[in-house]
Amino acid sequence: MSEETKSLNFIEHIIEEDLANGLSKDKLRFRFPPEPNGYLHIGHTKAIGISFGLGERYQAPVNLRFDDTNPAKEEQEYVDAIKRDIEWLGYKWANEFYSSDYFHTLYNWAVQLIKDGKAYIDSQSSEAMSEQKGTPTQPGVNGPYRNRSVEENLYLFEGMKRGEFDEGTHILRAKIDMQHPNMLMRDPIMYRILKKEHHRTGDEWCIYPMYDWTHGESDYIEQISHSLCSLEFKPHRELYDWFKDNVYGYAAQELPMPPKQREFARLNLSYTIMSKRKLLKLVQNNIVSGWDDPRMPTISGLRRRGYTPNSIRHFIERVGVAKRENVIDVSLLEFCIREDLNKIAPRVMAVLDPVKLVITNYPEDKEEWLDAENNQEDESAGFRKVPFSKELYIERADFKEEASNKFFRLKLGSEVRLKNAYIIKGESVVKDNNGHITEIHCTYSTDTEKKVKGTLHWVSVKHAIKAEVREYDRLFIDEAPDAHPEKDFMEFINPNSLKTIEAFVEPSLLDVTIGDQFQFQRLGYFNVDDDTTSEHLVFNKTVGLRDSWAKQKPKAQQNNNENKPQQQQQKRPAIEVIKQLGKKYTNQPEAKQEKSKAEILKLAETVSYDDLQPLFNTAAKKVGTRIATLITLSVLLKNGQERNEDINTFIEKALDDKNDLLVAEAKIL
RNA sequence: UGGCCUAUGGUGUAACUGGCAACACAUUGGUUUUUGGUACCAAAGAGUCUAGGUUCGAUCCCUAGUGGGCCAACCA
Repeated sequence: MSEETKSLNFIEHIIEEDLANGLSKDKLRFRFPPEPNGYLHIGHTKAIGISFGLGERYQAPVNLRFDDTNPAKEEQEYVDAIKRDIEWLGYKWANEFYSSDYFHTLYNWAVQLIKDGKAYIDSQSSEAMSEQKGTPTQPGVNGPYRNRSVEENLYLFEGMKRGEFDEGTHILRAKIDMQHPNMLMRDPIMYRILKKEHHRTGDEWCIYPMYDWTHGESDYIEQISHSLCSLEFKPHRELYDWFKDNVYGYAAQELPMPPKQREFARLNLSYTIMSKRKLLKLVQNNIVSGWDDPRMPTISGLRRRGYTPNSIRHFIERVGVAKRENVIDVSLLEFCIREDLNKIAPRVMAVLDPVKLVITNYPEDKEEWLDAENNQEDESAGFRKVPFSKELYIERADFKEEASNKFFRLKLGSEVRLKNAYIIKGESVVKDNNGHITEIHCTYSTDTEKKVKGTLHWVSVKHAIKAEVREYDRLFIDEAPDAHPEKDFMEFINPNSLKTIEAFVEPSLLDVTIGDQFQFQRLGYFNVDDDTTSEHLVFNKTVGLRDSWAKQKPKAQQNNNENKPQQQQQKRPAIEVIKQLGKKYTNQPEAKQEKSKAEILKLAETVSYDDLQPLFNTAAKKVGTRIATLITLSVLLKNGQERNEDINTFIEKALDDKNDLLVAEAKIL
């Protein structure tokens, strides 16, 4: 198990430290706590990978706990989908739990808190309460019901539970501190009245506990050692701990271990969105065909698209775990799926954009069944037969009447190999009235030992089977569709994310089952879609092959999204940029220095003396920063800044320096 | 007019927790190849946001600044 010391992420460091400090290894216990209000997506796989991965690493149990405290949003359908997805990823949970299992315990503890004067019933409107709550920059004030007697609180809480009050009339709040700098600590709500049927408890309850109250205590009840969640819950930790500390006294005997919450940065993928709410909108507005549309970043979408559990797990490993905001490039995901499929997907031939190829010296009625290797990466995959005849389909893009010798494919007068078959030579073309090529004529030679530069895939016209191929592009045209405060993410939907193609495939594919995966040679990886019937084959393009030829040609279509870095630079104050340029200045070659200097001169125009003044104290050894300061100063002086004592001493000190560049700049002044 | 988190190549994560930065993806060359795929080799790319401090020495510790993120749902 323990190979060379693999580097640990910060969570593993924490666990190792806890272990070193005496936590027994058999006390380790984790959990994955989804709310059953939507489908799991690629972002969740990070959380799943972390907690279940830790479980595997330390051989500790991992609970699957559905955080089902809001009957208005949650459904059994989602529970089932979530379980299916986690299983599919290959993870095993120790226990399947529900927060709703703990409603009674939670209720009893809440009563205890009331008795201890740590919770009270508030009976105001939500507007009134939110007003008293203050803002992040302003403290809140106490509400009029804050000091109700224990008896009254108890009486009302019981009434709430019995259904004697309407929704919105009373709530239970923890009594903490309305002036607390953390808004979550300003008497957070613990229970609200919700007269809704719950997918598990039915109509047993009409009050439901809130997240903060439920989640932490559920961890505690399950004796979770490390409760891991994403960064936006960091401010909740203080409340998590408050509840935990206060409840601990009620149950320390049976439940000795208080859990520990730690937070990591969630996964973001470029050109996609991760919010369940927004994904739901795509489904509801029929932008996609459903939660499992192959364009969706949901696990079910990825599965249908042809992603394998293996590839996703590798992806999550490579993405790493840390606490800073991150955006993962989709190319990493694509790399992971190619890596996996390359090893396991059988190769076949399919033509997506056909043009007819006639082999003029091949007998009219002849047909041959040639051997084709199923997968050169896997010897055990064996061979199959593919039919060859006089008329074939090849890709339109594989032919040009004439082209430079960087074009390895078929052109008139030169030779190319047909994969698994013969060598052919382009002879002539047949065109329609519009000059559109309808047929390519060629001759073949049986000497297959010949060295030729290109190899084409093909399908025999007579034997070809029709198939529908669905080719997908990213769902959004913007790198971060939901990161624009002014614009709705729906504005960035890519209208061309789905392309449906009538393709021809080799006859061996007549006999496939849903989910089968193939490499269409030279094109990419494809799988058999759920929509496939015995008469109608449907393939999804999972991902294309890497294509270093395609990279060479399209220079025309790279236009729009090259403005991110510039924006960032604009946002930084000029003086900050100058400092940075200065720091590197002395390490740069002369030409680059010139450029830096020009940039500093430009930026200096917008710098005020007050911004610059602190830099006069720069340590003597930081020559670059002092040079940048001098350059900036020269601009200020030119623009009418008067010389003063600070300026003069700074210049004098520079004149005294050993560094020639610095002295030179100082002399100018 | 606040609090908390965060800052390492284009991207993501490391750096035995103080000894001059590694791995993966992406990029660019090359070798092999009946997939312009795969595999293999190589190159380029950051001196760790800025300033000050502690130290013989800081990516790592302290302070401040700057940038980014989060926090005012009877959501989770």
